[in-house]
Amino acid sequence: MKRYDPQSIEPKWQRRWEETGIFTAPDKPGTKAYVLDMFPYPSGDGLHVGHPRGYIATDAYSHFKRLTGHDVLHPMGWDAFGLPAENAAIKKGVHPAENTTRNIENFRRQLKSLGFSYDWSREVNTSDPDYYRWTQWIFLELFKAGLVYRDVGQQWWCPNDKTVLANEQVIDGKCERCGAEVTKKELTQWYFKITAYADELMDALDELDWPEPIKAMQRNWIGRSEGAQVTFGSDAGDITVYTTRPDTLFGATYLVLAPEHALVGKLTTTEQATAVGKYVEQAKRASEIDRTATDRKKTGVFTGSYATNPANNERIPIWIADYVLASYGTGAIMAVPAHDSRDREFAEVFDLPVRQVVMPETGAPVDGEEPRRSIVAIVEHPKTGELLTLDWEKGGGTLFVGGGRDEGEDPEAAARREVAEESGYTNLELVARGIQAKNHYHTIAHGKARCSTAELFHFRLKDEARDEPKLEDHEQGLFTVGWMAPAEVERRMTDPMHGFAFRWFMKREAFGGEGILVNSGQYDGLTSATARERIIADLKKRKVATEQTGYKLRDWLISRQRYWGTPIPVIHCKKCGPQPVPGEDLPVELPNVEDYLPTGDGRSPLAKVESFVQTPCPKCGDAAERETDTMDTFADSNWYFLRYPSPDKKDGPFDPAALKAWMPVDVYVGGAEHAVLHLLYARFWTKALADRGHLAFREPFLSLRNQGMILADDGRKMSKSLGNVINPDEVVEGLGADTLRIFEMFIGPFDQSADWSTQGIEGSYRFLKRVWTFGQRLAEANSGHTHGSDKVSAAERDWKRVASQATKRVTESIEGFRFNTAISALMEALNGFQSLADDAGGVPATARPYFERYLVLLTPFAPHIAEELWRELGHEDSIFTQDWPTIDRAALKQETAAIVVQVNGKVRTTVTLPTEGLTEAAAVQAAQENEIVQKHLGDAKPKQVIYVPGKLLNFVV
RNA sequence: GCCGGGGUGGCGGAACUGGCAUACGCGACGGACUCAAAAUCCGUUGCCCGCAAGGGCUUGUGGGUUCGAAUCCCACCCCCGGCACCA
Repeated sequence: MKRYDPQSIEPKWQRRWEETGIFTAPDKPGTKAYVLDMFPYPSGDGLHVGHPRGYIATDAYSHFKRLTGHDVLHPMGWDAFGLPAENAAIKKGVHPAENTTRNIENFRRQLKSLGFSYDWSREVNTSDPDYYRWTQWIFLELFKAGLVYRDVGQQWWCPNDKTVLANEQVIDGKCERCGAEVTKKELTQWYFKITAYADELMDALDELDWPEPIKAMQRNWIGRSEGAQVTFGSDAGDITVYTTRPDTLFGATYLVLAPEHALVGKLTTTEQATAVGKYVEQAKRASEIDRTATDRKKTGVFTGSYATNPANNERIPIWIADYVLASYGTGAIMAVPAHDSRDREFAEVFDLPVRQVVMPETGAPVDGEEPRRSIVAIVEHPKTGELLTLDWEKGGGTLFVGGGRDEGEDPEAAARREVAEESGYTNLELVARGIQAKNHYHTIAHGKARCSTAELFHFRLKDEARDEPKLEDHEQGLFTVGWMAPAEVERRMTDPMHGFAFRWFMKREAFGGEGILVNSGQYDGLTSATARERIIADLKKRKVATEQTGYKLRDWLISRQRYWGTPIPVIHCKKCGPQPVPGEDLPVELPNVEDYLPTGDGRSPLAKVESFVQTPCPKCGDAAERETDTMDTFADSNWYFLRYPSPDKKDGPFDPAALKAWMPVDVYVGGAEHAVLHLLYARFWTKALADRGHLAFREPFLSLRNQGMILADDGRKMSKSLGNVINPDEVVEGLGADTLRIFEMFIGPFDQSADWSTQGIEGSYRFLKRVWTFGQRLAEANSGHTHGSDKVSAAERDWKRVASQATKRVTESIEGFRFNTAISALMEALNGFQSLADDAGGVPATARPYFERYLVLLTPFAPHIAEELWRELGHEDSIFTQDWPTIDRAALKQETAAIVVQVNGKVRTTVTLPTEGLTEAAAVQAAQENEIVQKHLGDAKPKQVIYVPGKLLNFVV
């Protein structure tokens, strides 16, 4: 018997497959499947074992699709331009072009050693002029569509990489690439107007088969909010604020402007000038990180001026505070401390008034419920800080003092009366009042549906003077009165209204939810939603408000002052302004220069290349200068998937027929780290190109799957500096590509991160060795047996059942991207085959058709061993010419069914009965005859018998 | 804080739509082969009580619905990821 020797069979088949070109995608597919990996940036370090996890999955998926009759486009390419490539080259002292070429060769070699079925004839490289020519072409298309513009502004600047960064590339105030703290720099830069597509980018997400976290991240990033701009009058002129909660307008007790707001100077009174000046100066100096730290205490300063609330003509103070951002909305807000947590925090610090205008409504309204007025009183102990609580015996939980309020009774008097009646305490000091809440509930005492509108009170005990409590009859013995620490109260509080009182008075939280308006004049009693509409409508009539949608999304800044990127195809003419390079002059080639180091003066190294810069204006012909900035790398990766269907197209970026044949991408696989950058930009370009008439679809990736990271065996990220990197080359040399592929699919759920395990991969190797041995034994049984007869022996039926079971489970697992369960199904099937072989005293020749079916199931994951064993079994053709086995439902049937017998829901035993003609009556009879069942049933006659056909029987006694 | 995902043996994890929890693999223990080791093969392996037969407990915690809950509902705790004074 031959030994399993992956080192010899794997390269052999890789060569054969390449020679025969069996994985080449046709130009005119039948039923197509476009299975795409996020193409890598070819780093000098090569692959570590974490990288191929996604590639292994797409490769398995591609094979599965091919074997199920699809034409598959499964391409690979290189995201070769960009900062990391350039930085690596600088560090090594090798020109980026040369370094990149070398890295690509290494990557390609590594990928090929894993036996992937890429169609290498369609390889793309973003740093190739034949490619970036079309990146420039698309830039010009967007330019023509008015989606590209230039603007001066403060830009994020990475002092280490010496280039500007997009908002998305700044993480916690640091450069995403190198981790250096970013600063701001004023520059004129190019932008893509992605905000023009904000709504579509947001709405179309609903239809995509993408992981929920990724969709959530994109929604969050776009950050759409419906609201209104409202104008407040002031001595220094109108102040417009943006709010999403116009229903809380009556609760606005002050305005806040960002320190950078244009009106700050005008609004500041002479008395406040020094304080304001100092604050504004301070805000300017504070770094962005300090300013946006949320755990920081609120700071601010009063301007001395007042504004008029257009809703109620109230005069309210105008403050300046850095918690308001100049860059969002209008740079000014109306502060509603009762209903916004940040405003409430600020109001607590500066002792500004807090006015409730929305009361929470909890519980569900019921027809015929009894309306009621009531009170809730929190009584605080002055020494211990504990709160007076009523602990209700029967499921009432812990409550504060609460009770009804008589017709015409003053709420505060009612509250004091209830405290005295229920606890006996009489000497209370009022801390706060004037807060309301509404609750629909069922009374514990009489079980009636009630709707209670409560006034909430916060008292402090003045002394311990105490009368005898005067409980009503129905309250007797139902609760105990006591003192409880606030933290304990919070944990045990179950009633929503009492909980609200606690959060409002004790935790000093704002109520940010929706509810019913109070303290809002004519709008009292309306719901938040209705009030919003009415208030806006009324203010619109008076021309002091307009509806406004806000977005967090900003336009995409694409200029980079670096060498290694796609040159921006624009010529600056003194007379004609910036002119697009005419299409026939593309590509604007990146000159091959010696000095490509970033300059740090805000200009790209290309500015030093006279021959590149000097060029005539395409419009007037006068001497002009080329744009010297290059494009952000994300521009390159924005459309590469459009190039694969027609990679050699000379007169355009893509061939419409090829796109029609292959696009959109059916399955796209990559890391979750591209949730907002690449995936959002690529969607944007697709939509923009569709609007220019170039594409017939508006979403590039119908279905997206994320692979989880593979961590080192210590649970940390693999990194060179930690010395815990596992190189796939070593694994391939030692155990083989098939073992690596099997292990990475088996290691855990595909989208979750997993720890590498040297012992774990041994298990995968052992599995393949057992497959090998089984195949060899079968080959030795040397049978001419083919499965053609209708008569299947009893033993054969078992073989068939195992194969069918595996087919079902592997098929369903692959379809659901649950590769770990696909592998375990393959392992179980092999175990099943083996025990059948043990029963038969060796691998019988009759096993052949079933094992061959099994090999096809194994092919997507371990193609080399499957192909080799296929050959060993005497086949001349490739296993890839086979059809995926169909799921044979009939063959799945067992001849006997083990029925679980429960007594009162507890499993007691199983009874085994023939499946054929199995009825409930037969099952019940068999169970009742069973000794163990009899023991547990005793003499009792079952009240009820639950029967789940063929599975379970439950006697309820 | 907000949004999203999750919590199951010693470990990675499985369990379709509520129906035998712990599949598959790793590890551990015992055995066969061997002078010995490796490799391979066979067996055991959730926890507790018990010599055993057997019994009890168990899917983060507490409660609920159900004949029956890892799965559904309510409340809470913890972990991971993203966003974060975005009004």
